[in-house]
Amino acid sequence: MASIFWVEDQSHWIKKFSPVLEREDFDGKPNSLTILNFAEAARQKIALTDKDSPPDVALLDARMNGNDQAGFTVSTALRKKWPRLPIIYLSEHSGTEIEREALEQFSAQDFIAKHQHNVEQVLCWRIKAALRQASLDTDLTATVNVVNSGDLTIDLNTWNVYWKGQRLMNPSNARRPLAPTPRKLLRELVQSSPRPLTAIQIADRLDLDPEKFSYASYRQHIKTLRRAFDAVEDGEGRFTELCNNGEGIVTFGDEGAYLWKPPGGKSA
Amino acid sequence: MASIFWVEDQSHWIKKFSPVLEREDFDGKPNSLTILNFAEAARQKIALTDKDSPPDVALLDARMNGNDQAGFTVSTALRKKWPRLPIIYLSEHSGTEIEREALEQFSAQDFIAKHQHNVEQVLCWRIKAALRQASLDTDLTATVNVVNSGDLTIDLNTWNVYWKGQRLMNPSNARRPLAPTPRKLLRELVQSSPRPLTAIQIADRLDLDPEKFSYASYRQHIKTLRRAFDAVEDGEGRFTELCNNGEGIVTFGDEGAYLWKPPGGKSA
DNA sequence: AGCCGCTGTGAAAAATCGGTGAAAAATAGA
DNA sequence: TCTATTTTTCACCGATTTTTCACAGCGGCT
Repeated sequence: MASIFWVEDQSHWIKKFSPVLEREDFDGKPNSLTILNFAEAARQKIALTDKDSPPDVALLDARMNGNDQAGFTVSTALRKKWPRLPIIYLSEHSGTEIEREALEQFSAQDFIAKHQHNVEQVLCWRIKAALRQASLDTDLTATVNVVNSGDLTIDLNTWNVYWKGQRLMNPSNARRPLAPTPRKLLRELVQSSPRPLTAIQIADRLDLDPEKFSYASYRQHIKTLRRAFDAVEDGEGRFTELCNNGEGIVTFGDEGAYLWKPPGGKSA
Repeated sequence: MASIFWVEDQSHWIKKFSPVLEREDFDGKPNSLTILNFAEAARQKIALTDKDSPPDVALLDARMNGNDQAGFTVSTALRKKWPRLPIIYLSEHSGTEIEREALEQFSAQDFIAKHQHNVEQVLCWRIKAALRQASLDTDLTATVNVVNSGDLTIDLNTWNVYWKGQRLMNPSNARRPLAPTPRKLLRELVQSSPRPLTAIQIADRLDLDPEKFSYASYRQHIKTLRRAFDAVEDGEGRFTELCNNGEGIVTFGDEGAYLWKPPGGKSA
């Protein structure tokens, strides 16, 4: 939900823009629009709003009720509370001293002339641009890629695979990680669950030479995977047993296909 | 010094704006203005420019020489090399599909209509706003020009690399500094930790010819780095040993990727 | 029972990977 | 231009991964 904080004293602009702003899809969710008619009302609203739930973007008119500075006082209040909030000016006075002040003095993110062709659209485009810019700032570090299925977690960054919180290791050497091919294979199985995959389909997805990747190899990798799971299940062949009962990594009828069926889901 | 990268095919606009852009005080120092007349020339210029000395801001015209996409191809090239470079469009077609594309598809920082009152001034104000925004972003990430990871410090000004306070030297000659490529490579590894990097990814990030930078070279540079660390660890092969135990610079058994894992984290 | 085809298995062969030194090629500096 | 340095290539080795092979168990079918 994009929340927009808008201060505008002239009702005809409100009539013109509010339907567009409410309807426009900024982030896939419906928007919340807060409209204030006076600078003073805006400042009160700011004071009353929780510091931890700032609006996503603010729209201000620089000149309101005959006062050139009205918008700027609101800007100052906004900046004081939420220094990183993008502020966009909507004004009838582009190319003037007001625009200069907004951009230079008051660190406006943007300044939009109300009198221009297709303003409503332009406004939406520029709000989107401001939102994107703001998210860039915060996202910098983020982006964690994970594939998840029940007790199984595949970290696509480090390629570690976890089962019930423990790391799946190479069954032929418990100090080494799971080998690349079994790992990728598991990922494909999990991702295409509940659809089974034949050897040919796997070869295709992993970009392996279809001539080389035989059904026998596939079986071998499946064995490796089951043993890796077994190793985590401390005991002996617990996971393999599970597979025989139709959960985990199970065969699927013809053409030598296998299928990932998240265990415990149904028979728990 | 604000360096401006400007692509414009019509000389009357160049005549109109260049004096203003040269004279305007963006950051207290004289500006450097690079003007290209064609998209192709611009792409060449980009390719030839050092990745570590990007321009401060780019000005593009979306439509050049009758081609609506010309500016966008330049934009793509710029973004690929310098993802955080602010790009401002200067266009005769505001409020149109071109503006939408620029702002939404091509992540333009701003879009300025050439035909408006007081354009030269508006342009300067908005460049300043873009520069301010960009500096905000960088302040956020790397306050100082130092990359840090545990006992490792990379000073991006002098390009010195320190490990446990000692400077990493060239293993083939202890009186010389670490060679450029291993140094940059280390930086990329540290920055993208805990994500492994394949040879191709490294080539891409360091802007090397992907044809030339083979996995064999990558291995060689890794060797150089490990030895550089070893040299600091006074003794013999201490760091290399660490790597074998899964810390420091470790392989990542797939597609010849390596990964920086800050040592000492667990087994300290 | 006897004969399939399908899976699971261990062991061994084959291919690949990662580390290495040495040398060739490219690049930078004087 | 010539030299010093960096970067890439090459050939080799041991370790690891992947594939192949041969066989066993388990139904279903005639």
